[in-house]
Amino acid sequence: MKATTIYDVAKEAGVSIATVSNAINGKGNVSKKKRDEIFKVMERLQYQPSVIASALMGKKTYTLGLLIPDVSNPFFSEIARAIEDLAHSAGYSLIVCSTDNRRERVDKYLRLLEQKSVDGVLIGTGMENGEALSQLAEKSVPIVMIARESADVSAHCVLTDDFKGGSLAAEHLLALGHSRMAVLSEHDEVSSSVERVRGFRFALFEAGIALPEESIAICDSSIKAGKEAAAAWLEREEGRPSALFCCNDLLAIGALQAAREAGVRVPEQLSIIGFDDTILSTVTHPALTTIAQPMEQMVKLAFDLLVGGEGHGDSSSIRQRIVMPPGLIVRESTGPLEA
Amino acid sequence: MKATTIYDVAKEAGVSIATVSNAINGKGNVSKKKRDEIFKVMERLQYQPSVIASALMGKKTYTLGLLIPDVSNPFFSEIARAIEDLAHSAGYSLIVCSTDNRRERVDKYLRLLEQKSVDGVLIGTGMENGEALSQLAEKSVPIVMIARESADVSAHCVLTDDFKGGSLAAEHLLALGHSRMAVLSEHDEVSSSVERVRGFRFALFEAGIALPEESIAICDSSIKAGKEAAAAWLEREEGRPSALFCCNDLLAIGALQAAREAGVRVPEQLSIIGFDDTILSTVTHPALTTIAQPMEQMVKLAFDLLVGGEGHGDSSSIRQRIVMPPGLIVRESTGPLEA
DNA sequence: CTGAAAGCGCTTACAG
DNA sequence: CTGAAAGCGCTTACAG
Repeated sequence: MKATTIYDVAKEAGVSIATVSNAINGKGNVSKKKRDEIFKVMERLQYQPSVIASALMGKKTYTLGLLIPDVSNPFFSEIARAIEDLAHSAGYSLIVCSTDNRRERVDKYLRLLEQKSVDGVLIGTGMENGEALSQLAEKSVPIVMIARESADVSAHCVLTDDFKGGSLAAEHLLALGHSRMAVLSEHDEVSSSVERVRGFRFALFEAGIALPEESIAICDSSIKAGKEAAAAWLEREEGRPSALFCCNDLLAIGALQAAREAGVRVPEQLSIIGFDDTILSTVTHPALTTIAQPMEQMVKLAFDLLVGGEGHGDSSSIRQRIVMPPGLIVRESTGPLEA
Repeated sequence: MKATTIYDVAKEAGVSIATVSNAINGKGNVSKKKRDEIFKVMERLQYQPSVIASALMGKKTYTLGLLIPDVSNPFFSEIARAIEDLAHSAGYSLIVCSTDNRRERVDKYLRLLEQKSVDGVLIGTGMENGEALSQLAEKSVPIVMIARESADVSAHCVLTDDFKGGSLAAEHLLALGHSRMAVLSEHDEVSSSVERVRGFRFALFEAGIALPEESIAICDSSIKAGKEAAAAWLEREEGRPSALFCCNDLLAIGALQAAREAGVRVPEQLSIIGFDDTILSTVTHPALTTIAQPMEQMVKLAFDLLVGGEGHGDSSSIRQRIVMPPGLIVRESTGPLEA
């Protein structure tokens, strides 16, 4: 069955398609009588205006793109859900794009989104410095970075103060008496991870403790990778760290598992602190001490910047960089250094 | 900067737009020489054909919709990721829609997807019996149900044998010597949950054990709900169950937490079994025994039915109902009944 | 207050 | 092998 078009409605209602269009969009004064008649016909015919056709006339597509490393990673799926809800209430749909932080995927997705004329794209993935992004920006597609920083493109960004988050973690561990620490980090294209480590390191430095390069393990962002990296440290006879800072909860959970397998008690013999405060951190035993990002607020701000900002016309408005404070969530995986 | 169109390319290459279109789509023999020239120009101008315009001419939009209860629920985010990957390799993008199993959300999303002329929709959510669905089906938008059953609409469906999954759980518990059991179920609009409970019950019945209605708690699908429902049972002085079957991992985790707070040891004093085998079940301590759905395969089948099936023309092809076998994953949360 | 007409960026017969 | 023209379903000035 072919979809009913504006022509069918016009014919049934005995008016021109222009009048139907005006009635729908509340433009150019249609008499109440005709309007009611038109709406009745639309109802009867189950008429749904084609977004495709109106988009072609320069109207919006009411579709947004979201680039994240991986929807199946709880941190990002929580972000996706929050964005989806805002988008939905504003009448938009969300195309979700998992990039695995890989350049080719980022570029391919960005081009797809461009071809589909999305009204804007939210970027929460690393590897953002491809040419596809600049190309998008040139065509004045609104772009907002979320939880990530963009070096090259002049897009708004909303992010957590990752440096501060790292410091928070360090201060917590320091206060518990730890001094031999190690960190599980993500790869250095992930700007947020880099900042977290920098912040952690700086706080240690201020406390007079050096964190040598070899105490920082670079891992993929997965439980498995965290487990392997942590296991390597726990096997050591001497110089075994008493506390581990993990750049995200996945890594921290891996460390937790490594500790259990190695027979190392957490937090008595080893403190572990994560980052992101995902649902995972509430579910482990011991529950994970972690650094929380103010997710809801970040998402709200990013969304408003993306969609509300369209009113400004082109991208001439000043670039904003909004930094939100992280928070320490103390649970059970950290404790005082044993005597 | 305005986007470059097919006209710009045609002018630059000194040909008509029809020839450019033919070159791009590999139709109607364009001479190699012109084709090369055209591609060179497209490259130089960074030309990206508009999906919008070609969709209006009756071509595909290369966009698919996915309805699930909640992307931030690990089971569904894992499904979303698997589908996204298949879609992506086939050149499609995925609009993710979290419905919370609420009728209004389902209907609103379905209408949105219809207006956007998606090429198909995958439905993994309950409440599928709204009129918006039938309306979609009437307009011959391909629909495939995944991990859910549809009573009314004649869409293909790919699902786990939930009845069998419930039986598997029961048999496992029975084998361990349990006889006082209780279940945490989802609401009865969720067809998969209903089947799981039926299967569980039937296996008990075959073993000569009755499962009274009052041993089945109906919960929202969340850790919190599971925790509360489980706590209610654990508080009892007498008739406390020695084993709990939970219709999904979230509920099982809630039960785990309730047990810990009540000082009930798992699995020594209480066995708990979940469903779905999400990442969460690997992360708890004790790790969760659970029933796994063959997710990758289900997703693959559903996707092929949705997209591959388009070749058949209209929806005349016979309705398929593919049922996949679940599997028992024994971990640490179940054990023999204490003497 | 209402309608005829042009146009958005493509694709598709149909001539040549 | 190539191009002129019609048309997809809308919106938007512009007349009346």
